[in-house]
Amino acid sequence: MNTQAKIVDKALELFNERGIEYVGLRELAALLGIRVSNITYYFPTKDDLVNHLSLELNLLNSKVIIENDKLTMQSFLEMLNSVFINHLKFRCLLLSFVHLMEQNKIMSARYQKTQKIRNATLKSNIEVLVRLEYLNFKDEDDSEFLVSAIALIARFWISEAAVSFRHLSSEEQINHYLSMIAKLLLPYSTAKAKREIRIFLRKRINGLP
Amino acid sequence: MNTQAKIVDKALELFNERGIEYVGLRELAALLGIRVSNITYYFPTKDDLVNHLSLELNLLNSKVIIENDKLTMQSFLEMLNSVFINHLKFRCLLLSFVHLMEQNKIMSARYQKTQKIRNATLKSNIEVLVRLEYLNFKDEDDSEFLVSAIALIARFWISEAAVSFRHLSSEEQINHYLSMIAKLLLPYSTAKAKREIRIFLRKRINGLP
DNA sequence: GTCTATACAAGGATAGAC
DNA sequence: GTCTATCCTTGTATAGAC
Repeated sequence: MNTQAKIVDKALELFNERGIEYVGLRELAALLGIRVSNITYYFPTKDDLVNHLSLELNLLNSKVIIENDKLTMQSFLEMLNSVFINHLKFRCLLLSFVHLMEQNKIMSARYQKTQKIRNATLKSNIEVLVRLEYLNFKDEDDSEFLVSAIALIARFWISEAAVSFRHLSSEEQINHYLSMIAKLLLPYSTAKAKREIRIFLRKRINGLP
Repeated sequence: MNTQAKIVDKALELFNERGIEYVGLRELAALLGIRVSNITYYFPTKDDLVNHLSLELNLLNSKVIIENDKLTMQSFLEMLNSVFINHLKFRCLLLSFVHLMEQNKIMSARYQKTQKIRNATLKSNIEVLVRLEYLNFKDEDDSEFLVSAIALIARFWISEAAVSFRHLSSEEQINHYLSMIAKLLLPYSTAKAKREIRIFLRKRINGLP
């Protein structure tokens, strides 16, 4: 493993444990047996290092896409589960999310772009679930509401878990927020969607395989 | 106005503008025409200053309580509106929320205590709304779901607004998240609750007085 | 009780030698 | 590619003036 990869690995480990802002470059360098300026050779600023991690998360998340013809209520929830697992791997980024967006111009610009695509994808998924008779809406803004609410939960679940559910395991935390999304969908669900959701919830909450 | 009050006022102003972490004590002192060590006389550490602000927000929010006998769907939403307005006044605290909880032991301990009470109050409000036939539940965990979801929105709306809705005015931001909570309640609402919610939403969205 | 001057450690960033 | 040396800024601690 080359120096750059070592830096990225160790940085992610430390950042996840204690928070990006609270890990110094000197400590990171010491643990790697290299000098601080060796880090700044590969990553001129700390933001560049964080930026690199952010790109890795983006790459990981962009792989989690279901084709519309394979979409079911269950596969939709499983997709969210995969995204949540990626969030866990890069939890430091989500915990410092707001400040990173305000300080790091590059990350902020990329995020705005990515987010547009993600929201559009989410919206399209919801629409397909309507067409496949998993969901049905009475108001026309129901769809928009669901997209907004799911996006909010997906973006901040890890922050709330860090302050309110630290005593729970990662798996229990994910289950809690996936269940929240499932409950959110329930009032708009058809009978067959309700069945899939209830199976999903039972598996999650009772911890069945 | 005495020195301590001046410090608190100016600090809140700067913190809200640029973030707690990005305002130095030297800059704060310079703008006040005093020396850094004069700030540390009143607030030995920066955390103590932040802590003071947090107490002010707590005090403000603790005043926003409705007696159970005056609870209606509308007054419930108006109460959330008041809380959101308080959040705006101390937005710096909510934006740095997660890190403050991890670093500042005193704030963290107080928050855990306060949050227990707030969640209990919210839960009791929901229960009263059920008794007054504003809400009715099919599942027994519907109530818990609503409490969790509303708490999540209330805690992180200002963070999401900062990254996703910066172009909107504060009022529009509040309306967006209040509408989200209203939409959340809609599926569990009785006819009379639906009426009040629709009136509330119309006022909010169309900007009527 | 109020305010100031000064020192110190730790943070990120940078220039230049090898 | 890696290192040393250095710079500037940050929060904090302390001694002391009035």
